[in-house]
Amino acid sequence: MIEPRRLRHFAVLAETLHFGRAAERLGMTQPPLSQSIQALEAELGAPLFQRTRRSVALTPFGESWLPHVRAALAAVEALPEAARRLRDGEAGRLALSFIGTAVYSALPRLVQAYAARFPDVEIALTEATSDVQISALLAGEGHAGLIVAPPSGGLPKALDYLPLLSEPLVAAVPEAWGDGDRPLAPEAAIKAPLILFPRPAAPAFHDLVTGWLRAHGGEAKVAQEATQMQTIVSLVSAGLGFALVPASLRNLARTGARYRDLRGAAPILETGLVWRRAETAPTLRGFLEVAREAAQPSGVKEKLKP
Amino acid sequence: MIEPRRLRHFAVLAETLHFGRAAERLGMTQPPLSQSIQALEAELGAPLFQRTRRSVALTPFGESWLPHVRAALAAVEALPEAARRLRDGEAGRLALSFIGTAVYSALPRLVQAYAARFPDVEIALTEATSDVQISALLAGEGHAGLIVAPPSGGLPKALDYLPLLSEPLVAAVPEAWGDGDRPLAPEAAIKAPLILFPRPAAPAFHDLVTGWLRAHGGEAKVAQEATQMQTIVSLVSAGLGFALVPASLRNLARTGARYRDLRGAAPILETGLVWRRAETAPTLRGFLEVAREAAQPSGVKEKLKP
DNA sequence: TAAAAATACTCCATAGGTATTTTAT
DNA sequence: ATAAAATACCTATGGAGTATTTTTA
Repeated sequence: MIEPRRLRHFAVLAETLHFGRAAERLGMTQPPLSQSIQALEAELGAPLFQRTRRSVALTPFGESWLPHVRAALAAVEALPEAARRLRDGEAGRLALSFIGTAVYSALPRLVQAYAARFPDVEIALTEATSDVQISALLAGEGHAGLIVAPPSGGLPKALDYLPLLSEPLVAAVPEAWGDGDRPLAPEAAIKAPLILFPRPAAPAFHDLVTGWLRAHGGEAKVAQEATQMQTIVSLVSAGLGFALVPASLRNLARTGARYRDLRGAAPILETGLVWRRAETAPTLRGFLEVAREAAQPSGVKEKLKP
Repeated sequence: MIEPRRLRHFAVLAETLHFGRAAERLGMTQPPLSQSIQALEAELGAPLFQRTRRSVALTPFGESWLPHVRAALAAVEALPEAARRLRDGEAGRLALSFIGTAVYSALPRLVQAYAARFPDVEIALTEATSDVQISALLAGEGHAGLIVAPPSGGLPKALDYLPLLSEPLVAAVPEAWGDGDRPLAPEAAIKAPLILFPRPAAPAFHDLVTGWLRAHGGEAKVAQEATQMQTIVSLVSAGLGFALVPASLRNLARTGARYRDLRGAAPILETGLVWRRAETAPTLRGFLEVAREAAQPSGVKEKLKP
């Protein structure tokens, strides 16, 4: 293998075309440079320079090899800086999973803030339910995930958790119901047909909704199931029933559907970030920094922007 | 600068994930490999591998740096082979100039034969008159040129010459002349309007044509000048006059034009190759080999294929 | 004669070797 | 107890230095 030191000797001499000055630029003296070039020429089996005692010129062979050498040198010389950026999380890849309910709130917020500070990191996004994300993380897949708040102490020891955003649920009701934007009374909600995620697709969210209804003495009358927030709102606007959705869904306007606060104590949906406590990926460290800034308590109930 | 030896250590260890086996594959023993990796990690400021006494694994940082290292190593390792190919004329660039009359004979022949044997050499073609080519070569530009045979001893000492192809001139006459394909008598040619290159554009060829007419006691009646063989034949087919053209032009069929041998001794157009005797470009050496094979005397009057 | 590359030699930094220790399973 | 990496120490190759010679414009 040709040592890059040799290659630099060649590249610099090819620029200066003067052994003395090239040696100076290389921080060495002339004789070892002469020897180095000679050794290189011997190894390649052809002269790279034509020496005429008073001048040095590239041979056509040397001329044609030079761009190859420059490219290889550039690649090698770029390695330390590339390593530094990867080490400091300024470049690389971040694999982030998220629950569907985060699409209009925590996810865009976080991703925008992170991409702004680490523009050269490739972000790989995957939608999944909270428990699927947790299993994946335990299996060593992905770097972090946005999940519904786990029951306290309900997370495996290997994972760490950061609450990011708490938002009340609001009701999405068909416009045909009338009553304008007045808060929806629990008693009215109990009697109405409900549109909801199937429980396996989002157990924590499902339990949050049915728990609230039960707390007001009713049982969920599930008229329709759907696995996408957008679909649920569409079904509401079609008049098939009402739904309880995160307040951030107000950003998803749909003719025929209307968002109304819940009267009394609304259920709170907490979205947070999980990751392997022991994970050493540098991109994750940078992401956690951004996430901790985004998780300021003051921001908990602030108006959300998509 | 990081030595590529180190990089190879890293790359191989990243594959085997076992210091002992990696050292073996690298033709060294385990301890210096350990030290080498440690030195690399110290230089980068972060661990590349996670050692757990019973197993070695890449850290996320190491994992993300690896492709960069592989690319740089590949570039460096490809250099000797690239040099060999450039040195042996198997790759690189060949700058070839040619006269217009070679377009249907010597040029395609040579270029095809050369490209077949040296498919990775980029051929740069430039059309120019013989004297322009000679000046360019003397100025160090280009590698070789196809020119009209120079008067014997008429070439500068610095240049070398190889006759490639001798072909008789034939007459291109308007179909309207009748007389079918019968040879054209000099006496008839003398009286007819002639279409010819302007002398500055092709002095040697011009003199060949006018010399032949003069040898038969006539002077050229130039009805029209044109600088492209194709244009000349077009003008012939338009009935503006006749032209004397290299026999290889028979390959350029044009309705309204007809090619007829010349009666008696036809002027012979010799096309040959010039190059700087001292030129060391490896691609030229390969090209000259091919040219010498293509210049077999047996081929002088053989039927030409475009 | 002078400028510049080549040659001759000397030295030392470091890559790699051998021997041994440490550590986790 | 054993496999595997780390540590300690030694050796020698070769890259770079100094001094000098060669060469040609």
